[in-house]
Amino acid sequence: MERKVRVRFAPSPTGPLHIGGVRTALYNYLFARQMGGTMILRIEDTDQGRFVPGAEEYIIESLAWLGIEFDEGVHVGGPFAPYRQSDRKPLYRQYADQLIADGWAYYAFDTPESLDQIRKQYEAEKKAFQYDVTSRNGLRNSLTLTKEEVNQLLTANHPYVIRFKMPEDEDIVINDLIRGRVVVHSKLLDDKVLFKSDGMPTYHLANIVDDHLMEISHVIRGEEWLPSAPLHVMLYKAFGWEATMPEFAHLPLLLKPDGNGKLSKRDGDRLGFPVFPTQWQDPKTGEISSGYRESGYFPEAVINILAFLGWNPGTTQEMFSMEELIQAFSIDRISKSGAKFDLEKAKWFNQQYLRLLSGEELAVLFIPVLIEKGIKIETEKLAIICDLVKERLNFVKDLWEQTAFFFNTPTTYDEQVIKKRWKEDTAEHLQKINLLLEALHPFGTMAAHDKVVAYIQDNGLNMGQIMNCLRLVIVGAGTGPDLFTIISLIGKEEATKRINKGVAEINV
RNA sequence: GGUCCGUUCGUCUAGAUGGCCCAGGACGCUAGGUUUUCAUCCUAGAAAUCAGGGGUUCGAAUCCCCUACGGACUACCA
Repeated sequence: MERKVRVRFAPSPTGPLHIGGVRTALYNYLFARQMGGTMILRIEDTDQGRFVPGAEEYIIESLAWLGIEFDEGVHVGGPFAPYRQSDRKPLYRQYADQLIADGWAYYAFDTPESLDQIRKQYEAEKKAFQYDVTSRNGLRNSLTLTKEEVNQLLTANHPYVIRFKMPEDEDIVINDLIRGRVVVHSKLLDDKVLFKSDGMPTYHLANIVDDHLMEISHVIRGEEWLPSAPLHVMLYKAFGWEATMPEFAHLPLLLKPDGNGKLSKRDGDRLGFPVFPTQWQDPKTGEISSGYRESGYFPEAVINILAFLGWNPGTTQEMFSMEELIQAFSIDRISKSGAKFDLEKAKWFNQQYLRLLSGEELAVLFIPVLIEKGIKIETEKLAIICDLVKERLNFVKDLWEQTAFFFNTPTTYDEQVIKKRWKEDTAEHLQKINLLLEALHPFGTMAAHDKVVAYIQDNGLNMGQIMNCLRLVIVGAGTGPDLFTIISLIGKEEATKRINKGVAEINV
């Protein structure tokens, strides 16, 4: 059955969204856009205990920064509003009741304490306890209690949960778009809680009810959900919604760059790279976790990096704009195995995007930094400088390090260069060259170049004997872009001043 | 412990219907060239006995089986 593509990204607001979640959102988005479908943001906040203030706003803002847009959702509304599960609370109970009425679910009165007790007992015997077909007949629930006892407990407001009654003998089949056919036998599954004693549904119930009500066509989510997919399939069956059950696609996990295991929030600061799209401050502890935005990544680069972690176009093209990704994306080119994040490749991607910018565009990004440092400069000149150093940076924030000598006279000189290049007669040569530069009129890149080169030739010297030291007094270091361009940009006065200063300070 | 998923260079990966793969690309790395220097750029190179072992076949990274290893899940969390 062909139907309208409607996908959802459904995070729980328990903290900042990490890049694994961002990638899930991205794939949903690419798929929706390619199919001309609808992208929905639903907030799954059925666990009030884990709610973190600011997390929902964070999710919305960080995805907006990346250019992942929603057609419906908490922040934009839509025909299936509300899109926050806590706001949909009154809706879920009737579905749980329906399941009980149809024999697909039952009341369970066991207290968390008593279940903990049983779990510990099993553990002592090296067994694992499961609330399932084999154990439910020995527990306190509406399957073992009489109708009268159940009614009594209910009217007395005794706390209870509603559990799914997993069939005893049934092969449950999940046709995953990425993994193919996965079969799990029902007797191995437990009777999951669908409705909690606090009156809220669990993820499992709310998720299926909402996906159905919101007419979701494809569920694209992380692999960690694969084990509970059989339950979800059974729920669709129990509700009689099989005909409109969404297709499933379980994405491979994003792994820690070192060792093994799922990438976690802690890994970022431990390994020195961001795991969050934008910076996040924990409202409780005040602890700050770094973000891609604050680390200097372009949103386009982050999208490109994430798109390639678990998917590839099958061609050698690596640079993809969002539009190109929408064109090229396909679920059957998603890989099955987990991907480790590679910081070096991430930097490379950012560098590629940075090179796409012109000097003018870089200057605009650089100006705020200069203003903060109290430096004033015409935009035209700054654009030339930016263009000059463009190829030496990975990030916009590297600009200062690469250009500081344009704005500040050097105060230190690289010892290594002095040791290697500074000779007996260097000072004398530089002073003579300085005189020539001072007399130069008009002053410019080519003029300075010709003058210095002529001096070197006239005195039977070679370039290396002069250039490195001249650079040292001008820049303070042995590296950098074309020296005559630098000299021309800082101007005659500053250049000659620097030569005098350098000669004086280095010779002492 | 149980269930499920996975396994090609250090990393991301290419590899429809088995032969063009003694495995290709990218990042990183190494060397050389270019440059006054560094970066860029160019060229070259090292790097996977396709997890291991058995089959099937004239022929397997590609099909089948077993084993190992890794991971996810196993809450009144999502």
